[in-house]
Amino acid sequence: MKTKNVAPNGVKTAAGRSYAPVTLDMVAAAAGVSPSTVSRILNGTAVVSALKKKAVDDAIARLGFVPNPMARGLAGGRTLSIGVVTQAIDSPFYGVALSGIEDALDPAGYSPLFVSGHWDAVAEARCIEVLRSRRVDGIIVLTGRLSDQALKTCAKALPVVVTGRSLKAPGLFALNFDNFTGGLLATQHLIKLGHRRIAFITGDPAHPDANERLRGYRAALEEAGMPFDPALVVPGEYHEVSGSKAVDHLLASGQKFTAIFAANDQMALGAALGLHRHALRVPQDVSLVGFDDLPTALYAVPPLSTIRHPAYELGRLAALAMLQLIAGEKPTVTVPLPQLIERQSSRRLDAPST
Amino acid sequence: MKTKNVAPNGVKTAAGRSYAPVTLDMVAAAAGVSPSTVSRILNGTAVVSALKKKAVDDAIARLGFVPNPMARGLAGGRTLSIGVVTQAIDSPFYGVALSGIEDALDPAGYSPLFVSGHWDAVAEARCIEVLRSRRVDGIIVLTGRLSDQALKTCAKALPVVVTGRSLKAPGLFALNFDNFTGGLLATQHLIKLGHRRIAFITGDPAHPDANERLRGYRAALEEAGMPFDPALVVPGEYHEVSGSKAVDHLLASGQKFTAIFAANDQMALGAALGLHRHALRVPQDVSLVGFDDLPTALYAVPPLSTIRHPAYELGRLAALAMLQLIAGEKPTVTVPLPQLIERQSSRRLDAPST
DNA sequence: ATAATTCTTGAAAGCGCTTTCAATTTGATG
DNA sequence: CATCAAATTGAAAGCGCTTTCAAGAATTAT
Repeated sequence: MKTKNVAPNGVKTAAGRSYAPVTLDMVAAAAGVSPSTVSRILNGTAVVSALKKKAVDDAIARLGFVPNPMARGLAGGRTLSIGVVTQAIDSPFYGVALSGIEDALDPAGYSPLFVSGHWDAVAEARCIEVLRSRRVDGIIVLTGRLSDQALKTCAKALPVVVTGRSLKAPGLFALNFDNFTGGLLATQHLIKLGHRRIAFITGDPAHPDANERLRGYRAALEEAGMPFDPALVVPGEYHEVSGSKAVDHLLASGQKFTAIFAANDQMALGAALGLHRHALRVPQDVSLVGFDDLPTALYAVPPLSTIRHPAYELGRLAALAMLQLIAGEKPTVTVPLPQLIERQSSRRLDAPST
Repeated sequence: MKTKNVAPNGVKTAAGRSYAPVTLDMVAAAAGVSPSTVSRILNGTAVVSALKKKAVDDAIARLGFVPNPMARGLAGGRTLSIGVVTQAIDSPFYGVALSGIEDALDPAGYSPLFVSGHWDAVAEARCIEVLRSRRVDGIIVLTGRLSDQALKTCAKALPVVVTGRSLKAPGLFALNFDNFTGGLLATQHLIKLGHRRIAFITGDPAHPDANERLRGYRAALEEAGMPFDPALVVPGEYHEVSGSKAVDHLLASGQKFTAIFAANDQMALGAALGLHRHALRVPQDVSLVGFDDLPTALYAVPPLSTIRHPAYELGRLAALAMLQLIAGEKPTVTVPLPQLIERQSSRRLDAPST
C-alpha cells in the first residue's frame, strides 16, 4: 500500500523512508470546518466569519501546516514560483541580478526557478517549455536571444518580464537600461580627461546593449568634434579573454591610443591584464574604463573606473514588476540611470604618451 | 467554468489568457490505450508490449506531450527536481558550483531548484522546508551552517548530498575537499621560493574548511622547521574587503613578511589591492597566494598563484552523486585533489625585501 | 484438450488543493 | 411575522499523474 505507509498520508521516498506532511484536510478537521473554508482563508478568496478564521489560523499554527505548492499548482491555483531564464548562472553580472530577483521574490512568498539558456535561442525556448510545464506563475527573461515575437507569444499565456530590450505587448513588461547614455558618459569622461585617441572594445554585436554602448561612444566623440576612427574599435565578446586579445590586436596594429573604453568590466579586466603583459601601466600609460561596475571592479588593481549598471537592482525591479503583473497591475518600476564611477584606472592626460 | 476555457483542458492564467497543454489522457486516447499504460511506458514501471509502446511513443511525439511535473509530484512519483541549498547565488565560488550542478542534472532530465541560505542556519532550515514542500527528489547542500544532526534527520526523508564536510549517514553522501593539503601545498610553495616570513589571512572560523587551510599552513611551517608566529596570522571573512583590511592590519602591526597566503582568492584579491594602496608591488615586494582558483584569479594583475579548488567539478560531482543516490546506488564519485597553480603573484625571494 | 500460471492491460482510487454549485443561515423588508 | 435577497459554508468535482487491484489474454504444464 502506498498511503498509510508509516503515518497517515505518509509519503514514501525513493529509499522507502517517510515523513508525514500535514494537509489542508487535517487543518480543516482540527478547526472543525470544511476544507473549502480553509482554502478560502488561505487564499483570501472569500469572506469568512472571524470566528472560523481564528479557529483555522490557530489550527494552522498548531499543526505547522504548509500548503503543498504541487497540489496548488495542479489544482489551477498559483504555484508561487517564477521562472527565470538566465544565460549563465555563474556570470559575475547575472549572478548578482539573480540575487536581486531572489530577494525581491522571497518576501512575497515566491520562489525563483533558474534555468540557463547558455546564449542559445533553441536552449532558451526549451527552458521556457520546462518552466511552463512546471506551471510557473510568470517568466523573467534576462536579456535572452529569443526573438521578440517568441516572447510576445509567450506573454499570451503568462506574464513575462524581459530585461535588455524595449518591447511592448499585452502581459509583457520590458525593463531596459540606458546603455547609450552609459557609453556616452564613459566616453565623455575620458574626453574630459584630455584623451583624444580612445579605443573601444565592443561587446557581442548580437546584444542590442553592446551596440547601444558603441552608439554612445560615437555620440560622445561627435559631440566633442572628434573624428570616429574605425581602427580604434576592436571586437570583443564580453568576456576577459576577448578583452586581453583586443589589446594585443590594438597594439599589434600600431594604433596610437591613450585610453580604452571596454563595453563591459570583464573585458576591461582582461584588457588590464593585456596591457600589463605589454608592460603598459594603468593609468599612467593607458586609461581604462569599463561598464557594469561588477563587484570585482572595485578590487581590481588599480580599481576600475566604470559605468554603474546596477545588476542587483535591475533583478529586483524585474521581480517587482513581475509581482505587479501577476497582481494584474501595470508595473510602475523605473530603471535606474547609468552613472559614472570614477576610480583609479583613468587619469588626466597631461603629457602625451605611448 | 474553469476547464473548457478555450481549448479542452485549457488553463486559465492570472490575466485570463490561456493555452492548452496536452495531457497523458490525451496521449492515451490518441494511442488507443489506457492512461495507466502510458504512465508505465513513461516510467518504465512495467513491461508493455512493443506494439503499444510504439503507438504510445508515436502519440507522444506527435502531440508533443510533456509530463506535468506538478501532477507527478502530487501523485507520489518523482518530480525530477533537486533542491540545492547554497549560501549566496552570486558568490564567485558557489556560482560556478551551481553551474556544474545544473550541467550534470540536465542530461538526466532533472532541474535544480536553488535557494539561498545566506549563511544563516535558521534560513537554511527554512530553505529545506521550502524544498521539501516542493517535493524535490533530493537535496544538495553546499557547505551550509546546518548541524550535522539536522542533515542526518533530513536524509531520513530523502537523499542528501553535502559538500564541505565529512559525514556518514544512511541516505546521505558527503563530498569533502582536502583543504588541509591545499593549505599545505600553498605554504610549501612559498617556502620553496625562499620565503621565511609568510603571513596567513584566515577564512571565517565557522567554516571547517577555513580551519583546515590554517592547519595546512601550520603543518607546512612545521615540516620546514619554521616557527609558527601567531602575529602573522590575521583574521579574514572570505571576502575582498577583509583581505584588504588584513593587509592594513598586518602593515600597521609592523610585522615583517615577504609573502601572504590568503585562505581564498577573494581575500587574496583584496589583499593585492591593499598592498597596492601601500605602494607595495606584487610579487616584487610581496608574494601572494590565494585559494580556490576563481575565474578572476587568472585575470588579476598580476595573475594570482593559487590552489585549484574546482568548484564546477565539485558541483558536477555532487549532482552526479545525488543521481546515484536516487538510483539507489552507492555514490562512487571521488573528489579531485588540490593542486597548486603557479602564476605571477608569487616569486623566488633572492634578495631580502620589505 | 484442459487446468494452472504468468503477463499484459484497464478501471479506479487517490495525491492535496481550488473552485463551482447548492444548501443553509442571516438580515432586511413589507 | 412572513418573504426574499445577501452572505456564509460545505459537498463534490476536478487538476494530471501514479499505482494498486483485478480481469482478461497468452503461455505453460498436466
